[in-house]
Amino acid sequence: MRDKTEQIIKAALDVFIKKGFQVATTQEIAKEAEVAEITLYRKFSTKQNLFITAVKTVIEKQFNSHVKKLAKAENTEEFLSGIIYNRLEVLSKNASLVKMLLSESLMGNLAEEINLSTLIFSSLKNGLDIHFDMLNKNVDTAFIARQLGGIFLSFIILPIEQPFHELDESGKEEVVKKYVKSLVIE
Amino acid sequence: MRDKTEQIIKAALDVFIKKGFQVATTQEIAKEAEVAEITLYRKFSTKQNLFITAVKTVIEKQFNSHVKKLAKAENTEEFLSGIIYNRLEVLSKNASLVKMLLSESLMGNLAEEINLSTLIFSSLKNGLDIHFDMLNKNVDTAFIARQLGGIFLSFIILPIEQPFHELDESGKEEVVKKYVKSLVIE
Amino acid sequence: MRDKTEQIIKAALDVFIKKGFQVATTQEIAKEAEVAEITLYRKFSTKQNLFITAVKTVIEKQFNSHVKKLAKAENTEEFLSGIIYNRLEVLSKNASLVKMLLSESLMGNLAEEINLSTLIFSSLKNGLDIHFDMLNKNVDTAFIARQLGGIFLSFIILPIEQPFHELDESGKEEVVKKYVKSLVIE
Amino acid sequence: MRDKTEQIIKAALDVFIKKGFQVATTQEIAKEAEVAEITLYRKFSTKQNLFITAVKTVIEKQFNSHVKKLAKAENTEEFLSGIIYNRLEVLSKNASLVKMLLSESLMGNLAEEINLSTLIFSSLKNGLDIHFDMLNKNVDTAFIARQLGGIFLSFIILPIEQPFHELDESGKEEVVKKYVKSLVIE
DNA sequence: CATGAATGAGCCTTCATTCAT
DNA sequence: AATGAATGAAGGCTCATTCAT
Repeated sequence: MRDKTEQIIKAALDVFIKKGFQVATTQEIAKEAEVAEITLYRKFSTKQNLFITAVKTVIEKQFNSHVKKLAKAENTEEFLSGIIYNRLEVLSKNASLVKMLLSESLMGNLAEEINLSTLIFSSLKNGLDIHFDMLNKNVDTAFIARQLGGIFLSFIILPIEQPFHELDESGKEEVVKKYVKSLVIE
Repeated sequence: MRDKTEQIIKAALDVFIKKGFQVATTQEIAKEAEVAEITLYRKFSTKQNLFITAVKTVIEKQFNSHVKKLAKAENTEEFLSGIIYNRLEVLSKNASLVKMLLSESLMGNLAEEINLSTLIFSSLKNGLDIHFDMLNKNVDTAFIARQLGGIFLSFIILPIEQPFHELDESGKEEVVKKYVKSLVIE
Repeated sequence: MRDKTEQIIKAALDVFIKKGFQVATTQEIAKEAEVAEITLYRKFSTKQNLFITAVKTVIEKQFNSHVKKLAKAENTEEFLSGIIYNRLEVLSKNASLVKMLLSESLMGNLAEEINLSTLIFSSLKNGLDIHFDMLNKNVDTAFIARQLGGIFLSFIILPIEQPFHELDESGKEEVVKKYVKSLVIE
Repeated sequence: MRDKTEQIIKAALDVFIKKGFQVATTQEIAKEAEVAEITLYRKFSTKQNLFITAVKTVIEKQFNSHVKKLAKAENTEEFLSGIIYNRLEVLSKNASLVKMLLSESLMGNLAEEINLSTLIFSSLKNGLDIHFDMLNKNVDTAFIARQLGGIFLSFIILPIEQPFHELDESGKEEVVKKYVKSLVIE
């Protein structure tokens, strides 16, 4: 049955997010999944692999970036608004997971394929390159990508009154507008 | 002897920075400090406490913020340049430690007193409040503090070609200028 | 199908010979036999039993002793040459299996029916008794059986330049002659 | 205290001899040594290493070969009697250990330094070479070493009525004499 | 003040075996 | 007859922490 596999992945995410990779134990995951510990191993062979599989599942489902699609907008401001809005929404909704991944990534425990900070930065840079190439504009995209990255990180890491995705629509728009204005594009 | 205590703190920092709190072992620290394991406990009673003590030592020595002093500058731009320059310099120089602390902080393993992200954010907000109060200007300091925080985080977390503190003077100034310009102060 | 059963026995022998009883796993055997693990159990009910069955199959096929037939030779020297030649040939050809069985036997893990050292010793003693009874000679057959056993064991266990069965005919005969000469029959 | 270390080694030998390396568990050893399991690991770092250390201890104490000393005897028969007598005595006294080592060795689980069969064979060959060199006799020492090896192995492996070391002095001498006579030295 | 020696608890992983299909 | 999926039990190994000296 697909069922148990999904139970395990779900439980694994729960526990990994709550405790991080090192501190989480396969025992706890198994218990939370209501499965014998060995079943984890029959299915995922190692804790490491279970972690990667579980995380990739979410990343692919949630973070599948629309940056490239947005990049085709002719209007730069619209494009940037789109990115900021969309990314803040996704990151904000998955805050716990993101924090955990960032945490592991900062200690160098993550393979490239699930290293969020790299993923985010390069997909941003990529989208920006596409956009400004299209417009034949010569812009320091690395710098803007860094600015955008900084904005996102500040929302994840710094103390915050209300998560972005819980703001009402006008609140969100106001925030986004403010940040778009701050991006330095000469 | 003051000596042993310092050896231990030094070794502890080394190991904690390299591995993070959870993964670091008192065994390794003791070995690196060339001290019996129990000596750690006689002096610091617990791993947790050794960690906090060691980290505080560095934070106090290195991060002792000049924000408040800078805040008294009459010229806002000068003030902000000062902050950015100074913080990027310090963070960049202590990148490994900062990454580790951020990592632990993201998993909620850090007491308030050494929680870097909180520390940074509030000291920034604080300085900004003082400055703009002095100028009798009504400004959304939380937003600016968040912007500044984002800038700093982007330098710590995102992939970077050359650490800030290794740039030459004109390089640093250029970066700082660009970021000051990006701060949205209506 | 007879087929699967044979596949399993073959694979089991392979794995048991390579790893010994304890270290071999039913998982590996099943994999090598290209069969589901449970099929082993349906057919042989336990690992132990699979082992015994597989080993017996080979022993019966390969080791079926001609000692008794040889024992009827009138000429003692010819008889002994026959035994030595034949046993060295068989043991040498099945060296891996023999080593494994001996290994298990030494730890007392083997039932009588597949305990090689006992099997060999008693069939030797038996043949010798028959032979010397026939000749009405009173000889210490236990001692000779032990001597013969020692010869065989030395070929299996001690480091050797070339296995007996790979020698050319004259080489083999020379070896056999030497050993026959060494047997103490007063 | 040297005490616990010795307790552990003793218990380890007990258990390893009774069960063999693979089947023996560190848990059982620890229990038998009345020591926490981790203490084994603090002292010997790994099961493997505990095994080697324990075995070496006995081998060095018990098997320390006098072959070389005996080799200097001018009389070949005396020399061979000496070897046979001495080795049968030692092997017989340590039968359990020897069986276990042989068992492991047959499955290729033993490092050179504790591989009994190799050890015995080469020390025999060595002694024989020294002896016959001294006498300026050209003899096939490899063959004799193999014969001797066979004798010893037959005593260890084949079923036996009374262990050599439990025979009375005249019984022992008779056995030894018979075997010496069987050695083929042209 | 400093330490060598010891541990209870727990982790990741594996194995022979069984059940429902 | 054959199997995919699951497990209780156990194994090697490690960790933060504590006595007795």
